[in-house]
Amino acid sequence: MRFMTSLRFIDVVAREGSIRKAADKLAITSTALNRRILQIEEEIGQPLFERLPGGVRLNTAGEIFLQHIRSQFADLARVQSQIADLSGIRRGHVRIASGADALRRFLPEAIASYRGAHPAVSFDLARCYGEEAEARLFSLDSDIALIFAPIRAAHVHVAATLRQQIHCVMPAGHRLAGRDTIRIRDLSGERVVLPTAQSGVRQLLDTAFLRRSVEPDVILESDSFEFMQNFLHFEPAVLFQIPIAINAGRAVGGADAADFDERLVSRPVDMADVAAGTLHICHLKGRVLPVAAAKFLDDIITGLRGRYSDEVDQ
Amino acid sequence: MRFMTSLRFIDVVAREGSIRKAADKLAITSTALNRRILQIEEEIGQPLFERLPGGVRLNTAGEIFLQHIRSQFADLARVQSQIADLSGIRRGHVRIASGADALRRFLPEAIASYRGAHPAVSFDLARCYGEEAEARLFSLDSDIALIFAPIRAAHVHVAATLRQQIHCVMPAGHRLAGRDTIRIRDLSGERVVLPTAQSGVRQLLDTAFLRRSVEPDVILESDSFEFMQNFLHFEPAVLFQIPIAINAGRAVGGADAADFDERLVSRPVDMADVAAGTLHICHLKGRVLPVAAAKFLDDIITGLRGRYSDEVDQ
DNA sequence: GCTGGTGATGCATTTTTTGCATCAAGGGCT
DNA sequence: AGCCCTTGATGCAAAAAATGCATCACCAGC
Repeated sequence: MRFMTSLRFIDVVAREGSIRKAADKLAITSTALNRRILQIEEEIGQPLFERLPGGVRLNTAGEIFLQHIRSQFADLARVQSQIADLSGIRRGHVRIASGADALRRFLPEAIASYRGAHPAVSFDLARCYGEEAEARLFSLDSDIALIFAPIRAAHVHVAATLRQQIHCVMPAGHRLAGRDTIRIRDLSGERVVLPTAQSGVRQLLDTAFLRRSVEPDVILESDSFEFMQNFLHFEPAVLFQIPIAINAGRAVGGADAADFDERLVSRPVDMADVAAGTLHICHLKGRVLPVAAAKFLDDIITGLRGRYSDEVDQ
Repeated sequence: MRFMTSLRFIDVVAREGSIRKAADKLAITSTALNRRILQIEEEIGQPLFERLPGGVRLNTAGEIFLQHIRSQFADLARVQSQIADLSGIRRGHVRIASGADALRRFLPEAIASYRGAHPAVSFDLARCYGEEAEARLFSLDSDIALIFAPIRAAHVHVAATLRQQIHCVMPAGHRLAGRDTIRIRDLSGERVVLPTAQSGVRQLLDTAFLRRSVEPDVILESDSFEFMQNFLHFEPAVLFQIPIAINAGRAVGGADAADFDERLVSRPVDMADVAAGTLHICHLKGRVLPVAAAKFLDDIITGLRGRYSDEVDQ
């Protein structure tokens, strides 16, 4: 889009904090970039950047304008998607921000299934945690966010929620593997592997341990479920996940969980100890999503409703 | 705004229905304009116009895209207004669509008062009727509409309403001038002057005449209240208006109505005969208005609330 | 005071846009 | 049917705009 070039440049300069760095990234000279920015500032009638010795920074006017630029780009993407839809083929690009939970099993299957129906739609997945995901929605870097944590910002619209009970995952021979449900006090002194402090699972667990005054033996912390799960094959310990991270959408722990590691078992934590967390499926409030993103959002919500009928709301 | 030029061109071509006519209006050659349009169509990947022997017409994709363009312009105006506000002076441009009622007394006073506080804000007033006003909001040609008629479209947000009883205006010596209120049956065979069929006042009257089976002697129809009012000095008749069209905001018909023609009197129609109509003060749903427009909207609503406290809602 | 970074600016070059002349196509009119 | 007028599209040269190079001025940290 030729007519958007100058605006895209401003976005890059704002992100890089330096005209020269941005010029490198954009494969033009700093001269040309500098002049484009000066020209736009002149047209606006006010400077958009503060000139600092080490580069540039947006001033208040610049921040307002950048927000406008980003919303223009997002809206343009929506329009293009909508126009492409007219010719029958659905084109487009869907940008998702997701926590580590949903991107393990659920999203790969969901995206592959959607692409099966609409091969001209491409995806972009950014893995991030609650607050960051909300920020990505706001800066229009992502269209859809799947957040397993409370929603903080008012500008986020929650299209659906999925209640998920935390499960313990452990080797099949673990002493707790026989239980139907796990109580928090069972984990006292037990070797556990915890997700990173930013994750919603961890926050629920921390609360539960504190409330029950239980101190497990934390031998490992990681932000990678895959790593932690594989680790269990070498040292027996208890790891925590939510169902959606274990199986794409099927009931958890049963024999039908074919894609779940067979040498591991998963058991729910007793609801009396840890409240079920909530996976929020959201987008920016007031924004009209591109066709591709809107339909994908519909798809995953109906998909989840089919599998977890009771736990899906809104 | 240099970077919006091509987009503005598309808007003009769509309105003119011809590249050559649009080129004349834009003071460039049709060649240049034609190429700009071809270029954008290429970037979009699809034609936006159908080429007809007599000119061009938007196709579906073009309509979607044009709507996007207009919303970009409206949002840019909002951003500029907001940025200008940062430097203390409120700049901006407020575009109002209003029926003939509100533009007589109320709007001139309201706009003058607002400009007294913010001289850098300019105004644009388009006189139009209900449906047309709604269309102007939708095409983003107007920011605010004052409509004395029911709201039809779902995309219109009503910020406030003002109930207004229809009044009869007549020469001071008229045989009905002595009444406190006028009944519809009093008008049977009476010489009356009616507003144009599109106006909200007329629609209420038509209903009332029909329901009461009253047939007045319609000697004149016009869409200009000013003309009709002056006409009464030459031939006695009854004319219909709502209070806001008679006085800027004061109570109607009393001695305090200094700006109302002294040789005329106004008397309310009995509420049993004609229900009070509603003046809707609205803007496009989901749209963030420019600072200037938003504040002006606030001002007129609070202004009306101060004068017609009981009849203002929302 | 030196060094390494920043953004701004004058001038020549390249790229893009514009305008003129012209073409091809379709509808309305005689 | 045939003419006429208007429409959008296109080749080519001129005008305008954007770009790149070299350089300046500025500031922070050492």
